Amino acid sequence: MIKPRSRRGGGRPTIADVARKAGVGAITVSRALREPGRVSEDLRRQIESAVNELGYVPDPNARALASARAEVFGVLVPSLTNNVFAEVVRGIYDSLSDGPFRIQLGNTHYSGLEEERLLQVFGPQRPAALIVAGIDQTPASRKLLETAGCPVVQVMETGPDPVDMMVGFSHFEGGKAAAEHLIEAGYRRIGFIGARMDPRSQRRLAGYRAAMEAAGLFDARLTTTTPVPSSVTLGRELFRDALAKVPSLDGVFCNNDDIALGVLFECHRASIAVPKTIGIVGFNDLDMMEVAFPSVTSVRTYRYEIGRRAVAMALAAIEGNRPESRVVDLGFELKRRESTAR
Amino acid sequence: MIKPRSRRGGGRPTIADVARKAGVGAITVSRALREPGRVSEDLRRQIESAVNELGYVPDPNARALASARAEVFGVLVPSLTNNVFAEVVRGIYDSLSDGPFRIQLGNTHYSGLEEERLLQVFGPQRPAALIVAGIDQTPASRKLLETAGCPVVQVMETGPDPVDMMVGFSHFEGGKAAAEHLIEAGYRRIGFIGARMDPRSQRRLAGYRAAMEAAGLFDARLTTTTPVPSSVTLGRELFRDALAKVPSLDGVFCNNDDIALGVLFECHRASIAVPKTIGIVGFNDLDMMEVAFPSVTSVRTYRYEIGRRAVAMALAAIEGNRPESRVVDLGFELKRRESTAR
DNA sequence: GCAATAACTGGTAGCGCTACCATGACGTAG
DNA sequence: CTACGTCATGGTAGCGCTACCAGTTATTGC
Repeated sequence: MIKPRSRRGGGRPTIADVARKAGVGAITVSRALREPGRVSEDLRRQIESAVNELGYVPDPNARALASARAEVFGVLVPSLTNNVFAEVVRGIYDSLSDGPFRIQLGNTHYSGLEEERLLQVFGPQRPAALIVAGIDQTPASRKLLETAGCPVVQVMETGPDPVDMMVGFSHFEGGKAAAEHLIEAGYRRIGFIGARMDPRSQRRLAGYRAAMEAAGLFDARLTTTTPVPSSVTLGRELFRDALAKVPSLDGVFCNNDDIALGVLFECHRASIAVPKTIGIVGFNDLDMMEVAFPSVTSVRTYRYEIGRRAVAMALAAIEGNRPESRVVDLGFELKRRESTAR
Repeated sequence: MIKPRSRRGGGRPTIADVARKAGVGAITVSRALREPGRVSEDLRRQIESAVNELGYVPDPNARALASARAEVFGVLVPSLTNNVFAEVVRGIYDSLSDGPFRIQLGNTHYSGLEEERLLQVFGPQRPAALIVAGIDQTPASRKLLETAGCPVVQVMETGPDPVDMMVGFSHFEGGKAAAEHLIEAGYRRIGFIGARMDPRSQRRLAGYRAAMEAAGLFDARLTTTTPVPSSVTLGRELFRDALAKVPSLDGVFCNNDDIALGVLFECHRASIAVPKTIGIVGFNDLDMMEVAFPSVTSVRTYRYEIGRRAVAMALAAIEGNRPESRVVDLGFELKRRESTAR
């Protein structure tokens, strides 16, 4: 009698089937797949052809269970639709697509508690590495990261105290550079407009404030913010509010490009001359800022590259060679364009 | 002697630990967690407190292995940064976040081969459901989907021949409605501008063509497309090309809103009056289209809702009650705005 | 009051894979 | 020619969990 197909497994070939077909032990098949160098040329070829013939694909669940290590990268981002994080995620996917690693993506919705919950869920999966956005984890989350037993990369920001590794840039410096540029260009009543105001936005605001204070131009009424999620529509609303509050406004540093675009459109609609009457600076430098009319000055950030670098660092750490410097600052670049060319 | 901590497991509590602490059998703990109704009130409480005390979280890998069924939704989309798919994915995540299901996201990069590869990788994981974008799978992919042994939902489009279930809308009708609107508004030399030209774009183009032919206005030179990925910048370039080719152009239906935005900005830059000289229609109706100046007519699509509905249908199918109609058309809505208000 | 049924609970045997150790066949050095 | 390493291979014993079946105790019907 032939093996009566276990009631459970849906009939997929297992490592035992491959081993039988190739006339070797199961463990040798396992090795041939994971460490080809440790199996003789001969057997390797035999095994390879058996694998192809049967269409064998290893079961990642069984693998993870047996080796107490899943080939999974856990990735936590605060938003899936925010273009900025989407690009980071894309960088991560692109860097991981040709290796054995899968990606477990979690959406924290900008909530520390949700981040904690997700970390708790990721833990038992024994991920090979964790990539998390930001540096403002709750103490509980931080502990979970520290005891995760795998490389951890915090992305999008830099800070003095990495859990393990970091790739990003200084939002404070970015905000400062934006404000300084407006000041240099001759603007004086420069507003800050920001939505969502997550920790990264707060630091951009702090950078703006530092620059404004240094120039003796700071005025609390120039700042217009809201915790509401950012959008182009909201950019328009906030700009209207700001203008109502301070009619003498002659420049705005927008917390991100969506806001900046809303401001730009409102200027068109209200026939406010840009850059003559109002100067506009955005943040992140989305593709469209260069194409806009007038083109919009923005702080270019390297989101995709951050994703790629995070993976590279994690991969290196898995291999046992952690980079000598645990914090990588990819910087930013202020792109000067028409919207501030006075 | 105390249990000498297995060399492998990293010291996390297992179901056996919980069972011991609660003074019950392991299988009862398993049941209490999965089907609380089948365990007596008493034991359930005991088990619950043991779980909390130990901080026990079940190992999803072991679960998947033992039950031959992972609590994973496989999701395949062609792009991670395209706002449209990002919204679908967000709908999926939001609908799944409070259940036990994880999400395995795959990026096909608009490639049928890559889709096949990813499906092959997903298979051995035995996902609880699969959600894939589009209806143009390769024969091999289709077979993989049919034999996946789990509910399958094709999203973003509707068609006559679902693998299992479908949620989306007709891109052909969307394109047709857009073109008809321009014709009605009095435009005559209406161009089609499209990038990437994936199957969905092709169908929008076909809809445009049908409307134009019906009105006796079709002219092949009015169509400007490229396989290059879409962007606002590209919208500008293509519009310039289109105008060079057909100087009498008086309207454009853009394959998506990014392109439309590029066109709008170029009109500003070249001082072409919108909607007077040129009418513009976009596709998808991103948030910013309403805020733009002039606001841009666009075909509103319900991406987020598609994601949610796909999950709802898959979940229902898992429970055993497939919806009576396997294809759900969520439709679209043409949002008439200033850019075509002649 | 007794069999029949339902409602709980637990033991056993894997799921498919890999860590660990054992084995045997070769060199290679002394 | 023995002792000892090195290399290639395989056997065994789990990883943590759940399907399946077998008990055990209430509960019900007649």
